[in-house]
Amino acid sequence: MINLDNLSAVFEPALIQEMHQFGIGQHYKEGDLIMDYGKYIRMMPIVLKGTVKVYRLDEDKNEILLYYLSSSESCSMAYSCCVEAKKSEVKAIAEDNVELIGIPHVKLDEWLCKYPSWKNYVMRSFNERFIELLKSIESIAFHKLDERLIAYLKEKQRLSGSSVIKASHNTIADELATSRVVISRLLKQLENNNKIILYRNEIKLLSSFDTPIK
Amino acid sequence: MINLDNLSAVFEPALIQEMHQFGIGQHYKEGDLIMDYGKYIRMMPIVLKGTVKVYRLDEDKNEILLYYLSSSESCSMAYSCCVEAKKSEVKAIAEDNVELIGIPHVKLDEWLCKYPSWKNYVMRSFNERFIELLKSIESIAFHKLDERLIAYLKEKQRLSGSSVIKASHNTIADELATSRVVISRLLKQLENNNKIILYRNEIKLLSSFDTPIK
DNA sequence: CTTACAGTGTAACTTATGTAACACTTAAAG
DNA sequence: CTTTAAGTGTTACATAAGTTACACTGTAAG
Repeated sequence: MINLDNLSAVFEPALIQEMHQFGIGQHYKEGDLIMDYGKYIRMMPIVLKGTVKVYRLDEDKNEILLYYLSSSESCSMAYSCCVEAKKSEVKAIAEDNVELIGIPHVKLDEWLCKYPSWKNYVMRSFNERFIELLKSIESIAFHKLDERLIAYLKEKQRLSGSSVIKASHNTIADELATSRVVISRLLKQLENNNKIILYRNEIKLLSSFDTPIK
Repeated sequence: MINLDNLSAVFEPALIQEMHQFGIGQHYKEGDLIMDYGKYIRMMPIVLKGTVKVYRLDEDKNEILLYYLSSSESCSMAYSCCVEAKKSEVKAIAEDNVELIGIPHVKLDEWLCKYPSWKNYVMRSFNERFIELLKSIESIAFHKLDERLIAYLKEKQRLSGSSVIKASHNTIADELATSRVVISRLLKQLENNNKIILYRNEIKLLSSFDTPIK
């Protein structure tokens, strides 16, 4: 049975009950493709455990990381797609082991009127996703790559709870939509400034990493 | 009385009736500030006439154009802000003379359950705004300024229905979050390639503007 | 052990964009 | 008419980022 303890603070008991009844539990391993560009979305996912990366792809196969979803968060783009029976505009990949519950689209509407906590959750999700996208735009439009890289590493640190980031330069380059050489260059700069130490497939953030002195 | 003819194809008569009763009509002139960053949002606006520009501002007062709203469209960010009683993350300015109807936030919820057409409209709006933001991200992250400028001019052309764009280089630079010199440079290139003709405060798009040959 | 490959370091170069400076023109305001 | 400000054209230069190329090092597979 699915463990919905994370959600019991958010939703009323009767709704949790219904979620147990109608929700579909799903498990993904690190790197698994949860949702792909162009696929129809039939249920709205709520993350119970782990972290999900959400990407945008353009016509030329360029891709860029939009945001992360972690526990009790949900991709509200899925919601509106679902209700409208639209294809997905994004791709989602499991960052680590991920557990999520899928809410069938028939229930989405029903609950909206039936459970105030559901309506509030959905609206809060919409708002949070909008803000994440705006932050993305801000970051790409106004911040240089070095700042974006630092923000990226900090976000990884926050989500994993560890100061050792496991990622190749190539992966980072893809997620920030740039090239490997550029990332290597910037990381080396950070290492020379004693902000980080580089290993193969690993980046260790030093205590001086947090100090904003550039 | 407010003219809701534009909306009668979208909403059922009973809802139009309620809109007349509870909606608040508003008029703005070109350049008027409709919504500012940090202000509380108390009603959800639906554009009836004219075009609204929606901007994002960051901490350092940099701003960038996110998208346009035209007839019968709505900023769904306002919706979720409204329901959640959050402050606005964006700024909205009238591109020309704008007529809009504001729906008080108490009605938003009520109608969601009462009128299917309202729920569908709201969901469609959410989806459209998400897609606009994704297009923005795509544009900024993957396209060079010259392409973005061309897309910008085409959008202006589409919205105004005229091949003569009224805008100073400065304004364009602000909306694309770059500097005037750069825009002047790129526009001059386009003129040299016989794509456009430049006048003071006006840009005339020639027929060859549409041909994709760069 | 040997081979193949992914990951990394680094140099040299190109290009897009940002920035500062200045001249000139047109429109608006006095 | 004179003055001022806004809009534009253009040059010269600085810098961030993209690109190509190649060497080197671990790691995994055979």
